[in-house]
Amino acid sequence: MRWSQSFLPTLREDPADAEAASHKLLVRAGFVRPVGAGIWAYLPPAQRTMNRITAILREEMGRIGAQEFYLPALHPAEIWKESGRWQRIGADMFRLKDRKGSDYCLGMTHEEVFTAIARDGLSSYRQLPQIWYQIQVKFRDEPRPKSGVIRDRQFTMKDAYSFDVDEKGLDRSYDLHRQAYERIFTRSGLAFTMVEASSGAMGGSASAEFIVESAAGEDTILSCACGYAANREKGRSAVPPVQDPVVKGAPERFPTPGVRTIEDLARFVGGAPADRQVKTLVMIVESKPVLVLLRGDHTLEEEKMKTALGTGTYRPATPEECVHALGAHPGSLGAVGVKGMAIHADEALRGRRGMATGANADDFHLRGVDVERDIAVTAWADLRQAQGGEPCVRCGKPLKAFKGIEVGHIFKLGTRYSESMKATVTDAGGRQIPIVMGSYGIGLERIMACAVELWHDAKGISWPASIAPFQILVTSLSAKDEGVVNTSRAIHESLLARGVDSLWDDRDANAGVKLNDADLVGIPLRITVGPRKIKEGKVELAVRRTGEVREIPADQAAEAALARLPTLP
RNA sequence: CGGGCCGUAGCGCAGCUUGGAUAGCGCGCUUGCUUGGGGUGCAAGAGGUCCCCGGUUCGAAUCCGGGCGGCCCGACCA
Repeated sequence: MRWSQSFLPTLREDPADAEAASHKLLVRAGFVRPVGAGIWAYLPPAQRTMNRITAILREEMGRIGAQEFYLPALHPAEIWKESGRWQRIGADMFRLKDRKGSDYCLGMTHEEVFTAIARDGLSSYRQLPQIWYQIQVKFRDEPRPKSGVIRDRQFTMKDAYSFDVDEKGLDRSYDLHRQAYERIFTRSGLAFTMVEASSGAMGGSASAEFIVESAAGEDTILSCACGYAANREKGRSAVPPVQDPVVKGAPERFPTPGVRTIEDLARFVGGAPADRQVKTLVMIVESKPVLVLLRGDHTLEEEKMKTALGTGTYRPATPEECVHALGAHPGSLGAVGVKGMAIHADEALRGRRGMATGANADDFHLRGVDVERDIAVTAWADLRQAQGGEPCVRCGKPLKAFKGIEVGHIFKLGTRYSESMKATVTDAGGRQIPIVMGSYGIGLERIMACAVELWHDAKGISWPASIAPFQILVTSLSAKDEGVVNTSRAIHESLLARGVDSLWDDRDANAGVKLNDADLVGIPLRITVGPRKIKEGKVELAVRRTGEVREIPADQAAEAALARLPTLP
């Protein structure tokens, strides 16, 4: 491809509204353009990269025996009503009506359609296992699209579904996907962490996310050198024991004028350090107050609380509701002596004594509280949010906390869809059994964006060789010098003849412009043909990622570049 | 959904507070010359529903009301 004939609209300046590096650079380097909020056009270079990602996906899915489908994006509401998700999923789904007024939606995923096909097409255990997948567009009406292509409303997903006779089969299919995913992301040039995740609304027994570390990420991950890694919503850490003073007798009530926060009480003479306080939160669940207790210096993890409460429908109580429930305003609340109210306590409070907490009277606190003796805890649970730097639960070393982007997710679904949609097979004993399913997704645009997040510098993108839009860029520093033009053309054509994706920058532009564009677009290998060196019959071979530059005879350039390709990062 | 901000040429912005005549600037684009190893220089040009609708006014990019679109933070999130 000749640059002069290509649509490769690079921009000199960053788009004003971009924040994430991948957002800025993919726009500037001419890969993508916004069409609407969370709706993107992929220009030719992006399409090339997407195609290369697709090729990797097909190879690796094929390797685990998966078969490719292509399903519709437009779904009749009926199948989503069968699975129950028509009701359960809220505004995240695009819904529409046809001319007759029937309900449809644009697919967010394809459990329903694949399960419907499995129901009609699979009837015997002897047909299992099956792994089916597709690479297809997905729609999600994100409340807040952001970060360019990382979080958009229309995106491309490789979604796969496994169908097995039993849990053991599912374990095998799940493991195959885990291996395939590791190969896919590694081949795509991504460094990733696999973390255990909550199965969320999907149900099912196990799930894992593949996370790429990035400042533009939306998830916080806790990981340890020993291999432990978890999403912060689920992550745990070891809490070093706190030495409590020996206190005899009942809790003592004492005046604490003006004390409203944990820090206030920690500073207050006669108070207690944060790790010897009990923090009392009041939540309203089904219009009833529920108490949630944490150590003073700990933070609530709402995902864990949802599990503990058994519902995601709750809200913090208003100050008035606190007064009504406990007789004091926030800042003086406590659970000592509270009866007839659900009290959820964090595990870190177990066995603690001599603690300080609110006395349920404004400007009064209690000290000498023995949590298990003085508080009628109705349920103990892990409720606290683990923090970076705290000791790993497995090995005790400090946990690392980092932001990451989810590029893939694998789920053990079990029979959630097959039961609701009646997808069964006959087992060896002649009984109808629900198919045991798994589902596995990868966001293609996220692979592209993560590669940019991971591999860029001040000058631009530095694509992993495996997913670069072109493999080699031949830059003519002059469009007038015949030696330069002829040599460039010869090298470019020789590369094409050898099946290499070569881009020839033949534009009649200033050398600086072309070199800067080269660095911006980020093709991994560049052959630079300039009027000075060409007089000695030489050209340059430059590696974008490392900055390494080598002079080579022009007539050996194609050969040398070809040899260098497989060694690129 | 809560909070903040923004819509003026392809991109990035100024002008708006205090209404006024051909709406500016940089980049990009076109033509010619120049330069040719890191966004070269000179000259001439093209390009605008100032987001939309309504109002105030002799007069609106500017003031007022409504709407639409977009961004950022948070909430949310297979």
